[in-house]
Amino acid sequence: MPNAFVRKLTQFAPLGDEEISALVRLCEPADLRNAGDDLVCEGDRPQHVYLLLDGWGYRYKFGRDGGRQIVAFLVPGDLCDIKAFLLDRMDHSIGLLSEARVRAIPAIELIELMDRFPMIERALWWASLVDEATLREWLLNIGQRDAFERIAHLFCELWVRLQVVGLVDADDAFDLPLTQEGLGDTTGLTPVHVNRTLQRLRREKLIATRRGHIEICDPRRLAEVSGFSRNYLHLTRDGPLDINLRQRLNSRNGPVGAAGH
Amino acid sequence: MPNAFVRKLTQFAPLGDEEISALVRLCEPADLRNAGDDLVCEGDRPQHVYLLLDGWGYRYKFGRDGGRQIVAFLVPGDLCDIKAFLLDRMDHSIGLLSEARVRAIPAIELIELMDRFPMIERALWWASLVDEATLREWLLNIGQRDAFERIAHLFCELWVRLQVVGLVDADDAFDLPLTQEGLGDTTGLTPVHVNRTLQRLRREKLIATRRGHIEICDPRRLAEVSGFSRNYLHLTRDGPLDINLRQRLNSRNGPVGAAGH
DNA sequence: CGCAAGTTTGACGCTGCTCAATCACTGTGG
DNA sequence: CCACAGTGATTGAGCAGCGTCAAACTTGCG
Repeated sequence: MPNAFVRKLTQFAPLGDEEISALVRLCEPADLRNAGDDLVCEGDRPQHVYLLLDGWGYRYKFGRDGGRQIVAFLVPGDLCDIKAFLLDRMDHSIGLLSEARVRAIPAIELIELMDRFPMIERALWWASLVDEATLREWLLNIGQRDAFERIAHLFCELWVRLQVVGLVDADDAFDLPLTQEGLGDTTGLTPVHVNRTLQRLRREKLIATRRGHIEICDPRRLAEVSGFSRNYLHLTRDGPLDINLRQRLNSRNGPVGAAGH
Repeated sequence: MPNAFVRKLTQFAPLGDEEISALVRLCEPADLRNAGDDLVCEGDRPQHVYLLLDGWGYRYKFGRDGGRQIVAFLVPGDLCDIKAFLLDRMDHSIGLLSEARVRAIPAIELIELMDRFPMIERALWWASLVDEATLREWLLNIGQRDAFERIAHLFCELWVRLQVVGLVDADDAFDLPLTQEGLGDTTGLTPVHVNRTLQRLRREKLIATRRGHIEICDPRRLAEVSGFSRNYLHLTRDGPLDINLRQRLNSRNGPVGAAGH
């Protein structure tokens, strides 16, 4: 119900009404972008900080011989690079996987907000540290795990991240606007091998897929086989979400918890 | 010859005498640690920010089945996690590859320094952004390149980073206190395959190795074969210091915010 | 209906892994 | 000064996970 941005940040710091309404105001004015558009390109000198309100984005780089590597996903509520305007130029690009609602925040506006609300500043830094931790976990994922584990691990991560912003339904299903080629560019595998690995994940009743949509049939076992642990997402505030998640793991009919107090 | 920390930071922002001497003071008191020691362990709640003055460190994580992934190297002049004390617990560990001189900086001290010297703050953030960009490049490295390119790329990066702090000699050689197993844990390869790949790099006259020591025989070609570009290290003070940024940074300490001192 | 994008399948081969043995170096103690 | 042990480097043989190529199939959409 509250927007994804607020939901996410309340995971990271306790925010009062005044802070929340400041965050809500920060989301305006948003505009609509098309799937496939780039928000930022490698080499740009970024002027804005982008806040994704709706839809999916992804960070990517190209290798010399044309291989694309996806280095992060952006889901609703994610903010790109609080501090990117400090650097000279972007070393990677940010694109959109789906139609998206995006708010381009002028850097100065964000800085003022953080100066005025220390708790918001804290939450934003926290989120930024989680992004970095996620990069490290992805490195572990690609470096140490085989295809089956890699893809399973990725799905676990997305499942948790989307739960935080309320985008996972009661059947543990969510939208995933990603082709098998995109999955391959994320995990360092070829589309063909991704296909075969997905088949195995389905055969073992861990997931079910429809077009642009995935259902996590057995979250616990999926986490087990992939060595997934939520630690690196740093959601460990003894907040309500944690409890909800735990409940969901035990009995699979619990309602999707809201993040409020 | 200034210390490595100062050398590195002056790459990122123009620092005056007062700022430099503040940085030099920050390096005291340092203490000596042994190779193999851990500075920080996964699960710790870090109290200090560590500054590496001499020797090599590395960040690493373990997978469920015991595989170790090295996710970053720390070389002299590198500072760990300006903002780590914000998070609840470490999601990875930091160890030492060699005997090292380390300064454990209390978080408060660093914060005060950054408040007092905006240019230092700027340089530290810049360095932190470079660390993150490096993670992305490593992901590209492991995800898209084969063994030969991966290792070549890693050597290119280290060559550049060590040059910045004056640790590469006239023959393009430098100390590399890393076993082939360590190289494997960095690149997602087995020690055996690392060995064979190193042989090929030597055979093609790209590098030469002695014990704990490496010489880059042909830097240009090594960069070529691995697709290395130094962009992501953001050493380009070419278009830097743009006036906008200076203004933004100044306005931050100015009378704008209610939360400043 | 027909095209385009994405998914699926099959055959085949290579990169990189496994297991296991041997070799080289360095520091230690007799 | 040499025997020895420990760590790391090197080598070999066999194998499998994943890549490559190419074709067929399925779905969405104008």
